Amino acid sequence: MNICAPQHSLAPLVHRLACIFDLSEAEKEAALALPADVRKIKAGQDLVREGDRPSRSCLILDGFVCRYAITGDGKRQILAFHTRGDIPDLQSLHLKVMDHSLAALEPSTVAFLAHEDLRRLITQHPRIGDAFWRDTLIDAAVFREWMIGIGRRSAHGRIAHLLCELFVRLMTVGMAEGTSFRWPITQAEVGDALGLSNVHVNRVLQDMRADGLISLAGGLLTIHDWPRLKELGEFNATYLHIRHAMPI
Amino acid sequence: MNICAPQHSLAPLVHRLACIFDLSEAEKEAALALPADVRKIKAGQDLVREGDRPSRSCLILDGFVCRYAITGDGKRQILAFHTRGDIPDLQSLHLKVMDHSLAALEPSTVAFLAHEDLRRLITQHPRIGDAFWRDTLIDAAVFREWMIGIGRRSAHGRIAHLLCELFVRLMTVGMAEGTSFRWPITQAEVGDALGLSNVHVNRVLQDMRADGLISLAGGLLTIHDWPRLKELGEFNATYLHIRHAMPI
DNA sequence: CGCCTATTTGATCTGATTCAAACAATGTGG
DNA sequence: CCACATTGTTTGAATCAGATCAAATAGGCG
Repeated sequence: MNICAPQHSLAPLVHRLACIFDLSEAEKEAALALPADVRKIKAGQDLVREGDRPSRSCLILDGFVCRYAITGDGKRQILAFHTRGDIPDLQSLHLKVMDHSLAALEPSTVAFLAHEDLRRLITQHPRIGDAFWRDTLIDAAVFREWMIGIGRRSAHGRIAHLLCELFVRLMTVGMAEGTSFRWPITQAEVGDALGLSNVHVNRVLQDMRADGLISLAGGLLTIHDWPRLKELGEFNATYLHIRHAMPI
Repeated sequence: MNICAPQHSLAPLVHRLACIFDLSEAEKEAALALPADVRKIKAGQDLVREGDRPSRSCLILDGFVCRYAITGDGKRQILAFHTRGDIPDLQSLHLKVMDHSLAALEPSTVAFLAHEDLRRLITQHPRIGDAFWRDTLIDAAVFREWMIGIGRRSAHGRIAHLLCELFVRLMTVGMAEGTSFRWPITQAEVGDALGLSNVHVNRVLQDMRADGLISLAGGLLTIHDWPRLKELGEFNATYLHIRHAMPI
């Protein structure tokens, strides 16, 4: 039984997996046939919370979500941004207790996939299991890259790197138009992601605009000078482990 | 064919997996029977380098190793510390190109496990595959926790957290005696791991000694006030996802 | 012993934070 | 369709945690 409305197929999942793993047609069909409970999520709403023991994982069909943790003194660290095709809490399939939370940054569409069904799919199609494993490994690679940024790069470098990463990832899922993409992330959220204050994020973004690197207005971000932005952020897409060469 | 010398059984691997996953006796035996090429590694030597496409992974039998990356301007970011029972580059089973390097921090003993053999083991014993997957997910959870530290905690908090984490992890593999454990990590390495300068690490460690939290001399670190150190580092071991409750 | 590496100390500097307040945009209900 | 509330952005000034630079000790080891 697939309770997913027809206009909300799991195509984004298959598209994402195909970006990182070579799936057969039979495997793609099996993935598409996963039962899914599709829901609209309001901005700011938590999908999963630290301490939860979820019995299903969230596939993002549309929108933006983030994973975050709150420190003892109430500061928020955003751990990752996710969008179409991502399953940010796929890990809960093997780690029972959530060690961080998941929230929507804007109104989003999410398909909930029961662990039970995912396990059955993996058993019947071990290569889909490999693809999922690979996906979680790439997730970890992104964490490592952010660690390098937060630990060793300047504020300008960190922000440039984040912009580059999001651009490449959004492009692979068809959410970029040319070098522009929707930007529903506030400056405070960028700060919480990169270990910076919102004030400083603001100043750096203004520098970048003044330098002609980017423009950002009305929720749309445009990259005007990709080579220079890439250099500033020391961005190299290898760690995203995308199978096909980027057109940029 | 097991070319591993008898005194170097793969017991640390089974012990580690048993810490995080419930394995049957048959599965444990199968893991122990993995062919392994055991080598002594000199301090400072790289085991794997960024850009490599390894055909085997490294199981640490004894010693300390770290994963690290070098930024464009030559700074080093240490991404993780690993010791007995860890397979720091298990990910290379599914991610062909290494996006960071792996080096020994002190003379270490390492068993190289061919991907081919690992894959065969996983196919024959899918639950061992699940255990490995779980291990890589915990690896990612550790990265996330470090991100929180680097992004949002003070230098004192970060260092306290690192000490707590290493203590718990070393304890689970029998490398701690009471609240003491061997500490072959230089202050510069701590700095590279936590995004701090060696000078500042030194000052913080001195504060901690003066406060009676720890002592550190002759490569031995002793925790004198676990509750206070834990509080200072906001340490909560949940993210390590260890199956059995800690005796502390 | 002498070399090399690690730790320690002091002085100075700076990127980024914090605090505070103005300003712009966006949405909501009457 | 406007008034108001809310949330996000921008600006300025003061401050600070931690970096950097430089040089002195202290270990460890062949």
